[in-house]
Amino acid sequence: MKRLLANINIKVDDKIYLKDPETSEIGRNIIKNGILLIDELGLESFTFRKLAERIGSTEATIYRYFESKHKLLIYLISWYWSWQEYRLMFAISNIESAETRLKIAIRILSGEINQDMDFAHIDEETLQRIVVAESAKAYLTKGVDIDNKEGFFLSYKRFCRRIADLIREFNPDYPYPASLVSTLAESAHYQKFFARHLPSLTNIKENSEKHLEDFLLDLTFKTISR
Amino acid sequence: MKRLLANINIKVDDKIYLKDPETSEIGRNIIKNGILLIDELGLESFTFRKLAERIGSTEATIYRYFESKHKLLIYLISWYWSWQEYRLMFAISNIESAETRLKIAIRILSGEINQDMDFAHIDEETLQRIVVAESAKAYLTKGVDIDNKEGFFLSYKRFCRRIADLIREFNPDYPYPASLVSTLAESAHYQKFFARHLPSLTNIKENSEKHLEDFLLDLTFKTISR
DNA sequence: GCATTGTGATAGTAATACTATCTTTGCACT
DNA sequence: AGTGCAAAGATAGTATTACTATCACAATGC
Repeated sequence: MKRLLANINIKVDDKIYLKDPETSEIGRNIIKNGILLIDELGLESFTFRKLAERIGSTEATIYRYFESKHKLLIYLISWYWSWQEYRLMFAISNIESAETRLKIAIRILSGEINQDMDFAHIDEETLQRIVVAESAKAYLTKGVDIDNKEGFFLSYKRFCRRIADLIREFNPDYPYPASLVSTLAESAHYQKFFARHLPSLTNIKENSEKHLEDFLLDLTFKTISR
Repeated sequence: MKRLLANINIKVDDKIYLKDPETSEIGRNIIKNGILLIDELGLESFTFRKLAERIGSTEATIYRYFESKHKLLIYLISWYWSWQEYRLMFAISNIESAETRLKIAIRILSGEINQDMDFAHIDEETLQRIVVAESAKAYLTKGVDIDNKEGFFLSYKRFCRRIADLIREFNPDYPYPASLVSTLAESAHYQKFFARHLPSLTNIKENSEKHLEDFLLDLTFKTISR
């Protein structure tokens, strides 16, 4: 599968960057080390200056790829959801049963990562930690409406719509498919975060993904079954 | 009821502030206008300098009450959840049926605010908007563990535990009460935010709280009923 | 061989998140 | 009425941030 993916790369909307980081060594380095450094420092303490230092380049160069650190974050999240959508479509192709397809979707959504689908310069596991801890900051801003109009959240919306479609397929009468999906997606993040940092808010134990998946499966199927 | 509350005030843990803002006119002014200004500008653009200007005081004075804007945010969120807990305890007192009590809890959790329980200098509706839009930023930081150890999130945890208790009462066999509650609480915020800014991610329509409540009620009772 | 493009180096700016210090004001107690 | 003390005001200063601007250099493509 790695071989198959060698010819594929995730396309991110070109409004998000000034210069496509996939097209140069230094661009890929920005992405790769950007992920690692945001994970290490947290978004607040992360700066382009520090990143430049780390990759042996300069602030100015990074600004030629991304207008701001907000845009870099948008890029990473966008990449993540496009990747998740790709994994989803792959995993459910040729599966007949609507129930099975939905179950697979929930497994992906609950954060299971297998190594088969990785891309050279991106550490998907670290990226997922960033999405869990930082993605709320990408949309909980005064600029949401502008960013949304620019299409910055399309990949997340597309991923959610795909799963909402699976729910509708399973039970066309359930009245809240979109709300249920966004609840599942956000909950998956929060439960992971809580398990690690505020354990009294969850029953999920860290490093046992099975529990999170069970919780979400139980919630979903009890809610949508007829 | 207003009369009753005239003698009550919400106590916030004194580790959160340097000087209790409830004890002075200027302190209450910091809280009142802090809420309004954060709502107007968003946390990112909000500064103590701007707040000082607005209340006709100085930065230095505000720093004598709160160590940082992070702490002010923690204070506001903490106040909010203590207030919600108070409302909850009030609303379910003397109600026999576990089901009814849980239903009331979900109404409160879904964000319904009635005017009877307001406090002089705090605009609860605006505060709720802040909690919806900014509270994730209070814990999605590299400092969570320290803040948690200091007890900054106790009021949120206490509120969640109360509702988890109601769930356990209704169905002692449901294995994920804490996770369900935090999912409900976070979902209530996100669904509200999405309804306003990213409507394709939800089926809830803005300004119709009934829908959000229905969604959460449906989710909860289908999930926990035996 | 020349233009273009990408990158590096360096400097500068307004604003932020504080910290420090010194002065003034108001009230409480004698 | 005078003194003491705490709260608040006024002002200044610092390191850092999130950029923007400019100029020079080196590789590449035609």
